[in-house]
Amino acid sequence: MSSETKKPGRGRPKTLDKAHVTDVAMHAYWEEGPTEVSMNEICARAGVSKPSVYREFGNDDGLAYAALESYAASVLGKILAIIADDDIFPNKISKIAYLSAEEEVHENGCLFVKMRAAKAKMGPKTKALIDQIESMAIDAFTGLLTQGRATGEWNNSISVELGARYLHAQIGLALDQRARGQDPKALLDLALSVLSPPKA
Amino acid sequence: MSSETKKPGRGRPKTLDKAHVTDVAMHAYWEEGPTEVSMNEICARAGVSKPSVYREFGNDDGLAYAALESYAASVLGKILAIIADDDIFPNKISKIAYLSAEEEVHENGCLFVKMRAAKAKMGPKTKALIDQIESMAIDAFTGLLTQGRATGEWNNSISVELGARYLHAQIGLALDQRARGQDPKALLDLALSVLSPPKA
DNA sequence: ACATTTTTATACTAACTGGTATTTTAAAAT
DNA sequence: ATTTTAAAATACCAGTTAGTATAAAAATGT
Repeated sequence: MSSETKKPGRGRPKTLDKAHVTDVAMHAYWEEGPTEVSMNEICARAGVSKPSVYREFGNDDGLAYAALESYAASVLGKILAIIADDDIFPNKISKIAYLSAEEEVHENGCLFVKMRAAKAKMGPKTKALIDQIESMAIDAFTGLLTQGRATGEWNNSISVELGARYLHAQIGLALDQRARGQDPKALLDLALSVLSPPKA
Repeated sequence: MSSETKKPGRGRPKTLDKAHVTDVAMHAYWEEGPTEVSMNEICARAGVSKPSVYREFGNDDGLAYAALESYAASVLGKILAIIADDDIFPNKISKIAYLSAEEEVHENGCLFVKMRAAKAKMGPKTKALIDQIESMAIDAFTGLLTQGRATGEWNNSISVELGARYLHAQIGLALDQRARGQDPKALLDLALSVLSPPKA
């Protein structure tokens, strides 16, 4: 909606590519851990000066916020797309499980899960965004299960609210395990089996 | 086995209480996170000088190692005691779940889980101890499930190896949730329900 | 040409980190 | 009493962190 482009005014033209810096930061935090990479390091890797980064992002909190925001847009977008997809309920669950447990994009885990784990060290803006993404994810899973219940595809004794929290927790666990170099597939399948309706 | 007491020789008598320092470090790491408390801070809180701590523990790795070792001895001991207990299989599972999900001793989570999450920032000795405790835990759960299978109390299609890893992962998840201020009880119950034998 | 505006690059700060060299102190052995 | 041993306290070190003051550069407006 809002454009980043500001009609090029008087001063020296800007060479700093904000999206590029955000991307460098996002990948650094994602692959190496959000507390493992300093501002100095990000600036060096992005090939930009430190004052430029501070002008654009304010402080480390602002940069972490931008990185997480950018991450969430793409990853949460994929989950929402699966939910909105026209497919049967169990396939949607499988697709979400596959996305987190097997897709190579999550080979090193999930930036959100890592930032949540390091929440104590994050700044206030980033903390708030973590909470916001958390509830958006829960909402997404709640929507999925509400769908399933409405269509009768998900009929068991588990409440939608508990199911959504469970799904969220198990996917987070799988992503955490991937970050530790484990293969979470079998464990996640087992965990999600409790959401399956009885064989009836 | 080995005694820490060394016949008091010639020099100035030692006033530093190694067990006390270890305890201060353990609780600091446990409650605030192993990367949140510096050596300076530990020394100040324990009321001892920095060189004394470095003489006793070598470096930060040594102190973290001692803290985790002390923690594991007490907590893993409890789990092993439950397993060795004379009780029926499902009760043992319940007791272990209760220990991690409800006992107030784990109100702030589990030092092992937190150190494992911060493994990248730990020194080599502590890293090795984390791995060692991890496999000891898996072994303990494997033993429990092997028991259950042998007595026929745990008869389902899940392999002992997968079940042990699952139990370990779910308990770790519950402890992680507690560290984040959540109540994991309902989620853990749901997760562990897949280990229950069919109603038959 | 020259002033103005904005961004860039360099160099710096203050606080904190893990770790240590040095001096002081307290005991035992002679 | 004096020497010896070991521990303790103080003060220090080099490196890193987030963040910034200052100056140089590159554009536009007049």
